[in-house]
Amino acid sequence: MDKFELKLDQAARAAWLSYVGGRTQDEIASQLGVSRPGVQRLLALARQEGLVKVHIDHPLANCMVMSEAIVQRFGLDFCDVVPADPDAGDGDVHYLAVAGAERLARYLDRSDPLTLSLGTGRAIRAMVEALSRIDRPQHRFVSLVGNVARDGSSNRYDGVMVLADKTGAERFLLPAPVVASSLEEKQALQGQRLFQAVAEVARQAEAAFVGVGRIDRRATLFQDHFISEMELEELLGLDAVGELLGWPMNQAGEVIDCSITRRVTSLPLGMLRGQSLVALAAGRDKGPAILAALRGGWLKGLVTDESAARYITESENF
Amino acid sequence: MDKFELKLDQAARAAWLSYVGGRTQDEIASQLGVSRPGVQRLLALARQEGLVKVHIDHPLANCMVMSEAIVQRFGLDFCDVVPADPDAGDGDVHYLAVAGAERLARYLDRSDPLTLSLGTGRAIRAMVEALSRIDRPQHRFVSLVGNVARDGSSNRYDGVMVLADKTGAERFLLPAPVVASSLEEKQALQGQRLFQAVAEVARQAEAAFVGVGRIDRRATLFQDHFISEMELEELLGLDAVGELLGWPMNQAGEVIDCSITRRVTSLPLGMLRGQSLVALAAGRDKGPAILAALRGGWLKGLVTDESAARYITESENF
DNA sequence: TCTCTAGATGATCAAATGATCGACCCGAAT
DNA sequence: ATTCGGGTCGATCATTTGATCATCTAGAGA
Repeated sequence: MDKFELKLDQAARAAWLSYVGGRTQDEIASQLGVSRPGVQRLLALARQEGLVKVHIDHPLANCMVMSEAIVQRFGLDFCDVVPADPDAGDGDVHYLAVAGAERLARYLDRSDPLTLSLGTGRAIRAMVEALSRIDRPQHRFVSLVGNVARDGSSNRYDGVMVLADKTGAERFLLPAPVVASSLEEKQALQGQRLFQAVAEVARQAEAAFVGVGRIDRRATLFQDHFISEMELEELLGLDAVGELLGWPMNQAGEVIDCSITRRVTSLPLGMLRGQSLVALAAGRDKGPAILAALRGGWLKGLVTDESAARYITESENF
Repeated sequence: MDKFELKLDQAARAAWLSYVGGRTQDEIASQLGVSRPGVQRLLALARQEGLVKVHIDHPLANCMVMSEAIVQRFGLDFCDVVPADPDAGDGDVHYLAVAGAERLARYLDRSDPLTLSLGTGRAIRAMVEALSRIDRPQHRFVSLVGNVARDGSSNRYDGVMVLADKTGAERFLLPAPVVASSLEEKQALQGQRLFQAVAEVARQAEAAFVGVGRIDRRATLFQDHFISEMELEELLGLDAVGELLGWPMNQAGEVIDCSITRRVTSLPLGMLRGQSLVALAAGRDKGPAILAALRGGWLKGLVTDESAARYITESENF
């Protein structure tokens, strides 16, 4: 197959002239003495044979690679990976917040009425704070998670209030703790007209922005007293690795059925199947939790950072 | 200028999606949430800032770089650089011959009558031999250099005969030695009607394919007995480094005026100014001679190899 | 507060590119 | 010698890309 070698030689020449030299295919055609479609074919060959290596010389290049891989593997609509900020401290979610805010703004820009639902968490809160003020009185925002802790205090991280303030939109808060103290309390809460009304609005939401929670001693769920230490131990015993809206999941992303699950008041994940569920979560520590959410197939979009993305791509053997 | 950093980030993203991901600008636009012209600008920025590195993974890549540099530096119409063949021996001109033959074929393909002139040398001979047979009776080929040695033998490397045979074209040979033994002999030769007729045909040629000769003990001019040892010494004393059609040149490419020059019967180089003078020469040893021809501005095209091209690009500080 | 300027933005069009399709050529088998 | 199949080549068209220009916005200065 000496013929093939010659073709490759010429393909390399064409590729060089095109990609490095920046010539048009017409110029290359006359320089190489072939027709324009011929150059076309040579370039296709060069790419196909891997003669052309493109490298993007920017920290984001890695992020894009992982983003692409994650989108493909888990069938997402998008995955934004923000670079790891070397200056940032441990809990810094600024980059993540900005990236999330951009996604959020894409929805808000629309002029026709829109219903969006929000979860809780530092990331969600930071996202809405990173958003610039924009007048959108036609929109509606609704919380997917109760914003009252077991001790009666309000959830510090609820984003709906801030977002509605910034946009002048309507707000719907879920008047409940994330986890009821008993099955009866949960049923009583869910029986309230107000609760049902809010749930109905959430059902109509087009997209949902949620955080992803870890299940360990540093879990927000535990630190904010939504669950007790004993309950945490129970979850850990059942191999819970993360939670979405308070619903604990195992490694495979299946919601764990246990005493706590039965008392969670958040809207069921299945309800969001038809919506665009977008998760915001960053940091290698959150990796297992994010991966679980992905494996469960719950997510349509993900905004994360380089270290979490690396954990994910390294765990799933791509 | 934090604004600029953000732009660059996005430019990197766009570049990645475009060059690595192979998306269209429309897809990138919707993914990044900017307009299509916006993506355009981002990509332009990415290229301008050198974020995009393209590497052609083929031995020819180097050649193309040098080719480009030589074309630019010496204002050529083209410069083909063939890769150094690791298998090839010292005097192997096969690649060179094939590359030259391709250039030659580009001329021959034409259906309207064409007059081409040829110099001598191994490379020229190999070129016409590498050419595939093609019927072109309408063309005319003429030699620019006498094909008779001082001892009366015919020049082994004359290409016109072979070429005319292969194409069925008319042939015009210069009935003279390259270097006449005296000024009188030269004038006598040039006075011949036959000589003048051939010269006139050469004058009408559209392009000329010539070799480049070294001036040293291994010079073809000397080894084929066109000049004597004493004459060689004289040329070396005058800093001759190469020759075109028997005309010796110094490093700057100026034709050296000396006793030998005055007896050279080849057609004067100046006559070829309006034509496309294409030189074929390869090998690092020929570097100085080729460089001289280039510096003299005699050439419109060059077919050479990697080692000679390297010598040239390294000598001229690009 | 108004106006001016510089830069960004999006509509529009020309150029370049990729892809399809029919024509053609060469080699092989009958 | 002829015909068939595989592969290549170039004309043509739809898509994509690059560039220009008018418009708009933000910010500075009067």
